[in-house]
Amino acid sequence: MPPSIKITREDIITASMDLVREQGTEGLTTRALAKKLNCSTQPIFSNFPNMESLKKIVFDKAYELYAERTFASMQSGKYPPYKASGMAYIEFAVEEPQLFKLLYMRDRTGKEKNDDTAESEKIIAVMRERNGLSYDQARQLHTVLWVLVHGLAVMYATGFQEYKADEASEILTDAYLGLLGRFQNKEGVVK
Amino acid sequence: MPPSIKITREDIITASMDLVREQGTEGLTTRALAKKLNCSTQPIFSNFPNMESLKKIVFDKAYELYAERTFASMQSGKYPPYKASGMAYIEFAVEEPQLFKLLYMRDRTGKEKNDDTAESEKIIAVMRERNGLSYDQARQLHTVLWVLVHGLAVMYATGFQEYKADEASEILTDAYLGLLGRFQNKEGVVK
DNA sequence: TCCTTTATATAACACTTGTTATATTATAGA
DNA sequence: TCTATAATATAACAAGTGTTATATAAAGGA
Repeated sequence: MPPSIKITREDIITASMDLVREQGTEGLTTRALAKKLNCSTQPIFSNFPNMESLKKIVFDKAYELYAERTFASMQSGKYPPYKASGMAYIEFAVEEPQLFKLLYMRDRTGKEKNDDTAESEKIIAVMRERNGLSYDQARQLHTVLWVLVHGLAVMYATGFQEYKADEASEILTDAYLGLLGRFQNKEGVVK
Repeated sequence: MPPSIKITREDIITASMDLVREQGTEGLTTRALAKKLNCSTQPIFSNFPNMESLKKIVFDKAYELYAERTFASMQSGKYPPYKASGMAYIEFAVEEPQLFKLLYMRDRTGKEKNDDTAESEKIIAVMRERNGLSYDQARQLHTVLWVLVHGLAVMYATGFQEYKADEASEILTDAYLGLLGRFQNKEGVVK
């Protein structure tokens, strides 16, 4: 019989997540991981074929975490559902900046573009109906808000701006209502 | 007398810029640089004390390039000056994605935050006067537009969205006019 | 008690990085 | 023509990476 297991697969994944949180993807190395686990590098390679596969798992775990947060935010009732999803994105960037970078600031040239067109179409449809907008107007509204959310999230994740809970919310509201007004009342402001 | 100089300081800087453009900051290594210059790694170290100092110069050069583009864009008259600066930022992200990442997607936690508060105040003042806004309204308008510009730029630089010249311009215009309408006509759209 | 099994540790490998010590070698002045 | 100079080239170093070969050792069954 072999000695009992000291380092589990889950231990390694947990330590990897912590390491990425603390130092970013770059910090996830065999030696650093072993040090955090108080063991040699060997258990890593008996649990995973190579570092790349472990990194993929960390990536998936990060996305899972983000999805959970979004779900929780939409359930909480703190914001209306659409806004809740945007705020969850922003708060994820604030509280898990390294995981946010991993998921949403990576290079995607030549990769899949918008994976959530179906989801977008649903949102656009709801917007149209609720506010009496044309398809293009609703799509534009959705795009602007999504760009704002993404822009804010990146700013916070990189420390370019300091996060203030109300600021983000207010920006989104102002933009939403402003655009809505513009679309619903074409002759509003000409200048 | 020594042999004549084959590799100049400028050669090295130029090759470094090309390397960063092609492969990002990570790609700027001694060997890769030597290969591009068709020489050994030695000329690098007789022109620069170490790689870090060369990287600093590349960083400054990238900013210089960005500043030139902004200036040119504002001179061109293609857009009004304020919008021109935003579009220049976006176009820089599109055409020099790696340089954009170096300048504006790096980590700034614990670093200087907004270096251009003076510039911002000037813009806000002009906005107030021209559109009859309160200070807070003008600041908010400026913030929203800046976040939009940054968000779009990051999306294009990472390949998250494909750049369409009109799209960015339209988004900015809609947001600008929408917010302006909201601020100038408080009771515009309530719901 | 001993033996088989295998989780872990140790040590080494091949490779990449920045940097430096040493060797070449081209050039103009003597 | 020879020589001092310094710009390059070659080669090596130390440190860090992923990965693997070998050694150690713990734990239950024989």
